[in-house]
Amino acid sequence: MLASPNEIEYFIEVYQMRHVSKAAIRLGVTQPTLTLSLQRLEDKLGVKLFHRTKQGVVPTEQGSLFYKKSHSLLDSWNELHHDLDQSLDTLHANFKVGCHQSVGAYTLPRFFESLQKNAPGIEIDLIHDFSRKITERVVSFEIDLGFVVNPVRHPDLVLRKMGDDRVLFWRAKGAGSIPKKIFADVNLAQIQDILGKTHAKEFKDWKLINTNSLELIRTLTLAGQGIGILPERVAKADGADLAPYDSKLPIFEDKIFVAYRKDALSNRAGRELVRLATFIL
Amino acid sequence: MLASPNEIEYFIEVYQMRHVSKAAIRLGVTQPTLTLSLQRLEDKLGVKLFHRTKQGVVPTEQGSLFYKKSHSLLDSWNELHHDLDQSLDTLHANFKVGCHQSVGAYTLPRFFESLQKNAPGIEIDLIHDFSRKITERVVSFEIDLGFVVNPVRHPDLVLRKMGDDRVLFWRAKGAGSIPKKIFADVNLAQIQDILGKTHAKEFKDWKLINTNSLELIRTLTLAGQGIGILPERVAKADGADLAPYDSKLPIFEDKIFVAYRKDALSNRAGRELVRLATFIL
DNA sequence: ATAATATCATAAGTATTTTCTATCATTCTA
DNA sequence: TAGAATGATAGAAAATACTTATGATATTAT
Repeated sequence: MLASPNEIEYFIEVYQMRHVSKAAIRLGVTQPTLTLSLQRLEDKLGVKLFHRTKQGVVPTEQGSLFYKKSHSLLDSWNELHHDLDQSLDTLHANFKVGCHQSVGAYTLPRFFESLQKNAPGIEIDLIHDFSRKITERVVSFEIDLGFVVNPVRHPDLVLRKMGDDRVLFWRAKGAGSIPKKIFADVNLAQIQDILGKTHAKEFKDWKLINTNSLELIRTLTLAGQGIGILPERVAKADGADLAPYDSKLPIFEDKIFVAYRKDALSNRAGRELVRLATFIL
Repeated sequence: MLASPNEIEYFIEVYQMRHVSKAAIRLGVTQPTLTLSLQRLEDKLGVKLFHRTKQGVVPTEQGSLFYKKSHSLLDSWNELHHDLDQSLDTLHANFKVGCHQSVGAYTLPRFFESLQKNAPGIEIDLIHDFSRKITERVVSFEIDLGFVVNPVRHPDLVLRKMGDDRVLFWRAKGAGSIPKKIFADVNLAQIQDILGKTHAKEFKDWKLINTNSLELIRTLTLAGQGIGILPERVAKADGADLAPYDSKLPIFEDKIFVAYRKDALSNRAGRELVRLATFIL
């Protein structure tokens, strides 16, 4: 049986005061409480800690040794306590932020810029996945904050709308005749939606080329190698010379949200992270 | 306020198991006990240590931080009790400890080593029997503490899981053709299970040779005299050159527990015995 | 001397803390 | 959609700690 925290605390006070009764007064307990507590402690340790006299108590050799040890225990406890408090309220933190690449393409640059300026102590680990997966991983505490598209509601989640975007067909502005190819990431829900709505006959003898790199789609489309399905913000980024391919073709409306758990990010750094993430567009 | 060693031990188990209820089983307490203990600990520290979900608990950043330091904290707590005065260590007692030989083969060496170091005053009488019998004899106060395999629950028993093992067929690694003999202790429940699952035709003209000495089985198998049914820890002990005979043959999963009566071992020496027995693997 | 005062120890009753039983609400699984 | 598994909560029981009252003995003041 190990010593209890109270027994240690009481012992230390008695050791320093050299009197059971005076220590009792300082500790706000009665003298028998301390006498019994010391007896219990000595019993547990199997050693006498004090010689009792009518002029107070005198530590034995073992008592002095125990004092040294118990004091360092108390010190490391206080240190631990202090570390925990620090970690609660520090702007030096490391968060896991998740988003799909396509979302990251137009949120992350400004997000990092804003972080750098307003909270340079906050560090970010990026995690990429489909928006639906990102949302799930936020729910399961795996990711702290996510930039997600058209998320489904969840009772534990806070969803803050950041902005809109539109996913549609693009072509190079100056290009003459364009090869009959479509570049797209067919794993995205939005792309599926668009392809589903598009009547097959319109693109009967076109080739669908799949890639999960939006950057590549953009480059190939800009080069006039075909048409690409892209979010508007990606297509228009850096003043790229892309134009909608055909205004009659379907368009998918994207709503972009910041997602995080209700019970997470509640410390100072977390709140700052949320604030900066929410107001970047 | 200083946390109690109990609270820290409870926390560590919950942290490692990621489930309050599963940790409770391992610790031999009820789930509400652990829930309340964690709440107390969080109150004392002033931080949340876990996120609670229906799939278990997830450590917070502070929880992980606390975990890292908790071991050294517990260590220095134990350190308080040691080396105060070796010569005066009055922790002497005599306990009956029971286990099957096969379990003893890999638990007892480290158990005695730990006893020698931490409680040299405790003396042990060993009793060997089948695990089921050991368990019964613990219930009937005949044995103080048992190392047992796959025990059945009993209301008066505390069962603390120590580790796992697997019982399967082994052969000598370098051996060429092996005589068609199987060495096994057919009185063991695990062996019965394995032999039952093994289709007879696979070993149609093999000879089954019964012995209750696992050491003998191991020696004969190593000598290439046949194949042996052994627990993995026995087969692999001392770097023996044994390999599984055939990966398609059945395997029996052993769970090893420390078993003792709820109402026994409640004095200091007894609690020390339990503590040392539980943490040797 | 002797009464007053201070020391720690002990006994018995009380209070607090910890644990258990029973039950709930929620979520995942078959 | 029923059943199993999760953690939370309430109330009773058990274990532990504390207080009051008192004792025994040494020191100090009168």
